[in-house]
Amino acid sequence: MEVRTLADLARVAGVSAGTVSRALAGKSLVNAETRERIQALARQYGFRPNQMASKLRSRRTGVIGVVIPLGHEKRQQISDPFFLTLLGHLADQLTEAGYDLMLSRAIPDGTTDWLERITGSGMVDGVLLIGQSDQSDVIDQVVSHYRPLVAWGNHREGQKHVVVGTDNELGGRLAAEHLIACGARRLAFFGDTAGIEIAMRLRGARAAAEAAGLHIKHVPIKLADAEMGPQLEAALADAEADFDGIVTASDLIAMSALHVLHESGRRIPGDVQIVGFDDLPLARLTSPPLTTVRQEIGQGAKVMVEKIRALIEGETRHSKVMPPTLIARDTTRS
Amino acid sequence: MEVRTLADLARVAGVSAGTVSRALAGKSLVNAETRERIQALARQYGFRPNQMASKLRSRRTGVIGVVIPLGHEKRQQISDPFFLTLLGHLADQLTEAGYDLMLSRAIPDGTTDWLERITGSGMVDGVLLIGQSDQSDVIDQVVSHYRPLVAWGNHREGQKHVVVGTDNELGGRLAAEHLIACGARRLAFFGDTAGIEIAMRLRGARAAAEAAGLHIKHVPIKLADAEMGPQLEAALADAEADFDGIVTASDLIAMSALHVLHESGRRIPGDVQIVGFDDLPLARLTSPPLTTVRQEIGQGAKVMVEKIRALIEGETRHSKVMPPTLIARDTTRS
DNA sequence: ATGAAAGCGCTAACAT
DNA sequence: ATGTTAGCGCTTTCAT
Repeated sequence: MEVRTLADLARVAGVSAGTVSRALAGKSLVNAETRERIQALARQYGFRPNQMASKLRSRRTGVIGVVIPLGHEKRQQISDPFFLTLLGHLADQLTEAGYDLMLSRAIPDGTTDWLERITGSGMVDGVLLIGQSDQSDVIDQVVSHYRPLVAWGNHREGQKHVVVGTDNELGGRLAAEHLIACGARRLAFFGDTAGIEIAMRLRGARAAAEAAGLHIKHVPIKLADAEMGPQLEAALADAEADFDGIVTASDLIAMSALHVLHESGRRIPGDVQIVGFDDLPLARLTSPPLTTVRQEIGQGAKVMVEKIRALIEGETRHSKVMPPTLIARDTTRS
Repeated sequence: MEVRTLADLARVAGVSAGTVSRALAGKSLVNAETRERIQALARQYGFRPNQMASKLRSRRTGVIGVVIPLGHEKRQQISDPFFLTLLGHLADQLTEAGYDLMLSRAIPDGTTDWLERITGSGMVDGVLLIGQSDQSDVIDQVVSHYRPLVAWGNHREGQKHVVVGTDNELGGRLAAEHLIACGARRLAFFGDTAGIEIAMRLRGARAAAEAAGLHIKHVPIKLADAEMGPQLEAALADAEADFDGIVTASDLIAMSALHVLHESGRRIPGDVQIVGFDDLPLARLTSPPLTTVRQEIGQGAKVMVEKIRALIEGETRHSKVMPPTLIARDTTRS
């Protein structure tokens, strides 16, 4: 006899479907003995309750949607290791909290559709956004009627949705100040500022430069990894581009830049100093080890999950901006 | 008036729920005009059919489960960038194929339970395993009654489940042969062989060494990234460990080893030559750029998705073993 | 081309 | 402590 449904198992056990449901859910109002018996039977027949039915009925899915907005950069592939690292940490935290994780790439289209397709599907209890791209307004619009949503990224004053992230402006400032303190004078910032996070880092770096009476040149590098090398080569080959200090928008860019600079025979940090952003585990493995601005990724993931759980429970939560720290390694002097 | 269900929208549109269902599904047997009207209405009210209900009724979920078995290494965090890279590619391919992706970490427990919890839940149409760890037998057992499952990893003769992966033994051999051809004589293999993939790489490397009348020392490095440095330092500080050629189980280990060797003042490839495994995008960015054995990750993801789709359709598929290629960069001579 | 009716497999409120 | 009943919101015959 095939046991595929609660009713089947109920028949085998000689009880009602309701009792089986309660027994399998480990509810207290069932006789301990019958509960054991039913659970044993379930194991024996390899029976597991159909989740779709359960979720439909109980109106909670136990699933959190994790969305990566591919935003401004039309890249197919999820490339930046930062996002993948954050994803890894989120997976850990969500698993620990008993949630399943449904991953979606999304390509923003100017409307709220890319997001509402997920929030409105009844498939998830809440949504975590890995990065806001340039969609802060769209997200604000969506949270006006869909509360359980938390984004990683930059916090902007007056923003409606809950954000967890780093103080990017401060991070940019720390990077530039460190470079200046280490003697750099001809500064550059490498990174595409279409995403708000990067734009704020540039702003911070620029502020630091101006405070020191210096100029910082913005070189927008698109993140399509294969083509990143050529872009950097072009930027660095430029005759006027005789930088001696580079702030980068990410460790990934910093690593690429390091590579290109090495190839062109420049010494680091002797000729050029460079500061990354993120402090990925890999940052300490470059040679020389990368000076970088650390974002607390693991901690951030933890906070995001705590907040989404609270929001799902109907509580209120606010954004959290975490201070970055400058990790001085060996791509800068001193 | 709130429109939350098909029935609501049906009332607004003055038709029956059945018609709305057909219209929204774009079925042909509904008058083109009413279809448009209903779709417009749905947009206007921001209505989206509840997926749980839809899936329950139609008995297909449109979701593929992607499982990372944390296997032999009890690590909490999904650490190796190789897995995250593969995951990124799978996300792309699945999205393209119209599937959602449900991500689960799983900690094998000696039974089939960790896997059947997912296959048996009715939540996914099929399962993709990112790595087999040491669970090949367990997986075989599960596919005896659950067909739509494809794993990334090493293929073993007589194995029941469909696997896509690299010829690891050949990869290991290529690495060692290259090292020997470049003049290395005191060989080591860095990596933990609890996972079958790594064990096969070691076997290949060993075969190449023996064919050349050489010995290769196996140094099992656990992948807990923070502690990887100390392990490597210990291994390399060992007085007898005067290696001049190292085959590593992954680019990640290679990068760490590179770092430690640099720190201890050894020249690469002058004093020690080293070969990675994977050819992650990052491999070309190390200094010197890493010689490594390339696995076709993007291609592999594509194949995995093709196979899982076919299996879901009830077709038959077999394993695919892809040949690795040695990418000679600058951590080896010549 | 559309409507009516019957579930998909489960949970929870209400009885007992 | 257990059984009975009534849906969750949708899709899909079966009629018309």
